[in-house]
Amino acid sequence: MKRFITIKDIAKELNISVSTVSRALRDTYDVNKETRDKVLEIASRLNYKPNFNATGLAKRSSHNIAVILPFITNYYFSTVITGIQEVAYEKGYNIVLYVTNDSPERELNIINNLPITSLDGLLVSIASNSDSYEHFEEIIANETPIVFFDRVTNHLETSRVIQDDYNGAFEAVEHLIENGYTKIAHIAGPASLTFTQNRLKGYLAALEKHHLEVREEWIIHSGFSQKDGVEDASFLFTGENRPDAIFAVNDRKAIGAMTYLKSNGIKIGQEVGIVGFTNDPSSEIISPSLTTIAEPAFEIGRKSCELLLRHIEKKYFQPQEIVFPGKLIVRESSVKV
Amino acid sequence: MKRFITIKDIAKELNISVSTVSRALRDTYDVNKETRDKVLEIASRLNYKPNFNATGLAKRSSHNIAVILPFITNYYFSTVITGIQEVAYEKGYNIVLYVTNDSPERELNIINNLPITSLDGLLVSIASNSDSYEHFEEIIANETPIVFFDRVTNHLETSRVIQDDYNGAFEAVEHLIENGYTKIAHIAGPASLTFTQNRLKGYLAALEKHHLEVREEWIIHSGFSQKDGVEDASFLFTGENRPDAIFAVNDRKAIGAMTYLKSNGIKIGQEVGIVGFTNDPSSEIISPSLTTIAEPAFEIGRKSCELLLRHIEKKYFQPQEIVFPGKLIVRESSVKV
DNA sequence: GTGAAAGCGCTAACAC
DNA sequence: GTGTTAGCGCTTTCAC
Repeated sequence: MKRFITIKDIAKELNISVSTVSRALRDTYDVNKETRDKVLEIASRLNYKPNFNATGLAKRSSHNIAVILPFITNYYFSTVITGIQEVAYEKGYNIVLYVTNDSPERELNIINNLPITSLDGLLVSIASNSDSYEHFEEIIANETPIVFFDRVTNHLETSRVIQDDYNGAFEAVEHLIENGYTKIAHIAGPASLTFTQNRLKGYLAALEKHHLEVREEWIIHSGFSQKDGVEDASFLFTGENRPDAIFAVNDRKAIGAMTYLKSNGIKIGQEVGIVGFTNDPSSEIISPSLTTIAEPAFEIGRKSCELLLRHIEKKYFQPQEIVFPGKLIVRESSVKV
Repeated sequence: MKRFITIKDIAKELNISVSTVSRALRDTYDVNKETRDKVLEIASRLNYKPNFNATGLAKRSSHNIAVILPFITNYYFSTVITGIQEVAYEKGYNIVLYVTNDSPERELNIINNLPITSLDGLLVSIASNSDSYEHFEEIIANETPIVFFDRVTNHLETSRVIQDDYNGAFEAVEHLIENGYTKIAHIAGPASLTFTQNRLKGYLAALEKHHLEVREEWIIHSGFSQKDGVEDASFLFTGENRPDAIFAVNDRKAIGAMTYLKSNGIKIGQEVGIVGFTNDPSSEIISPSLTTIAEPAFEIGRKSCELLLRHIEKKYFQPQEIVFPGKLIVRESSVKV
């Protein structure tokens, strides 16, 4: 069984008590500089590593935070995590990662089996179609703070960090209108997610502002994948009354729609305008390049983590909602040449 | 300060000793079925959550494994992590995530500050240009097993999991040759990484087999980014003696090269053949689509984690090297129409 | 089959 | 400024 150097070893070496060693190591004020220096010297010579299980037990806190999200294999989420990791690392916190695969059952299971006693807080982006929040309520009741990001819920009194989905969508659609498109469809995400709803609202508001008709059959709710984009586009472009533009809830769906249109000989930009959401690197790679709303994913990660640490460190810190603006990036897919 | 239900609470409730509760909870053989059932019932009724800091302290083990890698914002690594996470989750282990940003200094810093006493093992993919391995040796000396994946080192006696870089590269280059390209350049990664070296060797072997000349100036070592791909291509295509094909160390660089060629009016496939490595989703999105060697990233993640758990659970498990074959995926970028 | 007690490594009163 | 001691929640001998 492996054994590491403990403060007891240091104490014995120096013939002082463990509490002094403990104090010296944590740089508490009331310890003689000389003894502290000696302790520090021995500690590094012996290559002392603190045992965080013990610290956690004694202080009833670890320096761990859980990050729970649907996927990590896409640009947005992987960038958010990088942001989270960045501030966690600076502040000496560890990230414990859980991925739900966007399944509510797995999310529930993860939450119920969380090593909650060794977690100082949670950062979560909920799964689609998860309509119950009791499992989160229970966590909160145990005084473990949660900060939601991106896929948030309004049912819970917690901090949340999101991009401005409503205005981003509004701007995207208005951009299409200004470029001469009038029959604009929206291929949306699962109806249950707040951010899908907000993007839909932004879409509707832009249509309304410009007195364009809203057609039920031009609003399609499905999943977030490229394949969903293909299917949604195929649905839109097989019947009568075809749209002349598509606002997609994200870039992957937009790209799916584009591949469908391209393989059916429909000229993107010229005949049908497309705007996505995210600014996934693929949106620049595809041709024609894809107009999109850029999300500050890295900043969202950073901010979420900062907020969570604030909650962890200050018990009565008031929940906040932070909204980051998106940014329209005009490329080829939304302009008639 | 938050407080959870402990085994003491359960013991008191049932008027039995904590040790019995502990045994019942862990389903140890020598406990009466009746009492065990009662314990289990109360535990779930009181919503008991084990304190892993305490378990870890007592058993000198946590159920945490650290994953240390350069980035998570690309297809390959994010998919590997998903695979790791998959088996870790099945087996009840937590993933503690560290990202080095491919900086050797940060890698060193992370390793030196690891909560090593509460880590059962490490899964690592090393940073480019990290030429010292002492920090890993120290970990291993402390009997904490490490499994390397993708970016591995041969200097250490540990298990490792990689794709077949040599044969993948060989196949890629041979495919170009079979399609009529004869002046094949290689835009490589940092020379210090083993897998870069292996792909280079595969490239050279294929040239040799087909009696094609090796030109020093057609082999460029730089970074892994799309931008590096652009620069490398611009270098290759500004002098005299331009190649008629490029084998790129990964898809991102291949894509960078393609954007350079496209914006310079050079016809990909027809005039210059390109093959990448990874099978990043972007390789299908770009047009012309990119021929590449697919890597089983998810499987590599799964296998690495399985191996690590084996090492954790069986102290004398012999280090293994697992090599996964790649698979040539022929698309448009490497065929003359 | 069950209980008492010691101990994992550290922190935090409380003394002095 | 430093030492003594109890205790964090759990596991594990060792008795019985």
